[in-house]
Amino acid sequence: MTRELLQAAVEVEESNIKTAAGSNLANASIPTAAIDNDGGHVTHFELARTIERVNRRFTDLLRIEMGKLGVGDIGPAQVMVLFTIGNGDLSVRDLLDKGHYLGSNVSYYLKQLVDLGYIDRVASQRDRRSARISLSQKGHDLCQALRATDDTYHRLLVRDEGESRELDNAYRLLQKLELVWTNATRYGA
Amino acid sequence: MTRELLQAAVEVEESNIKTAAGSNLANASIPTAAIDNDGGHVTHFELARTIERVNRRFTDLLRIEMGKLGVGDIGPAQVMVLFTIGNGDLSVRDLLDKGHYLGSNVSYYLKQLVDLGYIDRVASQRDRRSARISLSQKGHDLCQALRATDDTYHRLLVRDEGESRELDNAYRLLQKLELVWTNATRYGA
DNA sequence: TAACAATGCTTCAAAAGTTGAACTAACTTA
DNA sequence: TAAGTTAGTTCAACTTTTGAAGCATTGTTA
Repeated sequence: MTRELLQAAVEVEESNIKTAAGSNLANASIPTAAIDNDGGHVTHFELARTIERVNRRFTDLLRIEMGKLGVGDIGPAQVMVLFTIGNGDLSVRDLLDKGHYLGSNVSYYLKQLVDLGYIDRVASQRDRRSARISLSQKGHDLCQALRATDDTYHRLLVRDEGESRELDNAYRLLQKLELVWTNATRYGA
Repeated sequence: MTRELLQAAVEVEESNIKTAAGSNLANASIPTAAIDNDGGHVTHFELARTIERVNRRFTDLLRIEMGKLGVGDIGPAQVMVLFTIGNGDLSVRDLLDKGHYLGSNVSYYLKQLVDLGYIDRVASQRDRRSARISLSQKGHDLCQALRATDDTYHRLLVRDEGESRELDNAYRLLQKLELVWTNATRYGA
């Protein structure tokens, strides 16, 4: 039931985006945020704004799903760290690079996550300064549970090969964007 | 000169993404974060992680640009509010919808932005509870200055019609994503 | 038209997330 | 072995976000 509702909303919105004129007659369920770019060319800031909004929404969603799973000891940001670790067995540095985090930031999260038993931290053999970080069983379980809920939305977004390709394209573009912005901050604008 | 550097970096990375194998031999300037998805299918969480990273990078960049312009009285988040207002003349509610903000959050920012003279707030005639919000000259100037710096990056990302189309597609997909996630939070997962 | 509900927005206090500077410990090199 | 480098941590300050409660104005209804 919920599924159908969501599905319907997506359909509606798609046509709305395509026609672009967006006469949102008496349809309160459609966020005005989405109907904005009228076929013209997307500017950099529009893109950034959209990314910010989408990110906010995802965080909200994550918070809700976590609530349902009864996870109250950590926040969405920490969960994102867990996902960044994934199945890997990383050093802190690797983790920093993988998530573009700040050192002290990750240190802070790591401490909590280790204390709460979501990740295992083992000092490296060859270099005792360095730590090997990986998900504990508890961490894996949480990620697994969240991934499961998330598949639902995935199927709403990607319904055929075409949409899958679109998604891949968007993903690649975001990576390019990340790169451009990373280099810009690094080598000065 | 800086321009060339950035450009080169993008070229390098593009081939890297395409070959996907990503043998990052002795090229320290390439963030490992970007070389991740090996041609397989993008999961929802990968996408979310990327969006989070990209958002972080943009915020960093914005902070730097603001520093250069000598803007020290407000932060990136406030600037995003300015951009959300844009050329509009909105009520607070409109602004909330446009940026998916929380009421108290916007109120908080608005207060600062009004105090510092970046925006004008006028009580509506017909409904004195409601406020009309718009950028002041100072606000417009700041946005203009930031947009100018930003055009540089835009040109790095979008170099021909094809890339422009890619960008539009990605933008549309992000909007779809926003909608799916918004509805998910709204109507329960 | 007086009472009450709804709306539009603000305030406040607390929590969450982020940053930068200073620090410790372990390793490397001259 | 002294000086320098690297890996990671700690701490204190800051920004951003959240939720509950509040105020003024407008709409509604008895």
